Amino acid sequence: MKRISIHTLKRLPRYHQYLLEQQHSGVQKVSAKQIALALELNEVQVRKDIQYVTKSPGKPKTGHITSTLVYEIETFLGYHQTNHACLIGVGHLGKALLNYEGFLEKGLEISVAFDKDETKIDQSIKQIKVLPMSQLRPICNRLKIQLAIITVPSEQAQEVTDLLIESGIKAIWNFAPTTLVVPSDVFVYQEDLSISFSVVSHHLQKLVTKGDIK
Amino acid sequence: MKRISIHTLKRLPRYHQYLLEQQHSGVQKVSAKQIALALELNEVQVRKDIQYVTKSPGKPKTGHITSTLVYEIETFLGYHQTNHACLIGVGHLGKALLNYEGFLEKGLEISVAFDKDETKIDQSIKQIKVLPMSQLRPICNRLKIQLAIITVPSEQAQEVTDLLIESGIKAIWNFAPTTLVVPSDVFVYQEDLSISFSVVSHHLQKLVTKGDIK
DNA sequence: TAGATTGTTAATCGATTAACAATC
DNA sequence: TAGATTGTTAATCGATTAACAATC
Repeated sequence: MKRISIHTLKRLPRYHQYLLEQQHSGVQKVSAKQIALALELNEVQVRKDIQYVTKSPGKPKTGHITSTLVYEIETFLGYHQTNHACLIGVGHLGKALLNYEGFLEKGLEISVAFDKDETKIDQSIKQIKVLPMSQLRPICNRLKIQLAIITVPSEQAQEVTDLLIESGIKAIWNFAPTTLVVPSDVFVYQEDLSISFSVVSHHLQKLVTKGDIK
Repeated sequence: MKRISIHTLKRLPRYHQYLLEQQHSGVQKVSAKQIALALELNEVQVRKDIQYVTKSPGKPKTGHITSTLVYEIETFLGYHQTNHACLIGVGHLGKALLNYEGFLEKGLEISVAFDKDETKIDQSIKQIKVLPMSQLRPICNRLKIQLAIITVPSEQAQEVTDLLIESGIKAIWNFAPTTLVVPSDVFVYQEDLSISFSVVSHHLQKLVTKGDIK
């Protein structure tokens, strides 16, 4: 099977979200056209994306069974198995993520947090213990944690990453605005809020120079 | 001039970050090759991206002047003019953004926050006042705010958006995991942490099914 | 049956990469 | 000068969209 593109992968959660809404409103069948219309996408694109994840084909004239499609997307994205993660860096952003309710239903459970600031140690946030950095390796090993979320300042991100790799982590969700150096078998997803803002900023910049804004 | 692609736009802040680091280490000249190597990108791609933003061409054999390039990227991305923004929804994520130091040097100043929870009103976070929703329209008008950051729960996001549009907002940075309906002259940047996580999750899912992880 | 929707094959579009000539 | 690096033109690659045949 052809390798899925990152574009398709990022659209699937949007389909999922839309389908859930529909399901809750009692809509039992849904067509690619409907989805495309709601999310402002191309109809054929939606169909192709759906064909990646589903074994049960849609029926001409009726479309897809909402619940089946929801379930298949969830399975494909891995929502049905729980990923235990650790979070490093209990600052404001770290705390926000620890408090975020929506992750559980997507299969993300943050099991433990680490921080080098001693005043934060042994606090609990939403039942999640904050431990000292010295515990990272043994705890990750014992709990067989594969995923780490990095919310430390940029300067410390690489250092933390090295420690994580030693501890057997296989995937990193990095919120620090810096490029991490990792071995090829470790997956890094770079979440960079300042990169996102730059896109917004450039757009506003254009408005100003065009005189679009008074 | 050809319209810049979102891909280029998202790479520029990474160049900027790398160039700043180099500048601070006293590196005065930098080549596209160097940047490409450091950020694991294609050399020609870096060169093309740079050509979008710079008027002063690089010199063969020496490359680009670090400081000039930094400055030109900043100008292009709009870091040199301050964008005043309002933030709606002072939950954990909202607070994290209000506390984030890095935005100022990218030209983002969150001037005011709003929340419908009365217990949060009149608090100040980093000198930023939290006001009731009823103040949104008059304040945005008076301060001529063009940018809004939405950190309310999904269910409230569209309602808030409608109010923002009435208040003259021209760009929205949306952290709620829902597709907003807006007029065509309003720019929406969708920041969706659960979409990001889905990419990570699917990757872990693959590892498991491949038996890559013991 | 007619029409809506499906899945597939082909065409288009845009971004990345390769090849190359120009120049400091 | 030779070689590194530039910018540009052409080739490749991949994603999106259009056209169409199949089917409920």
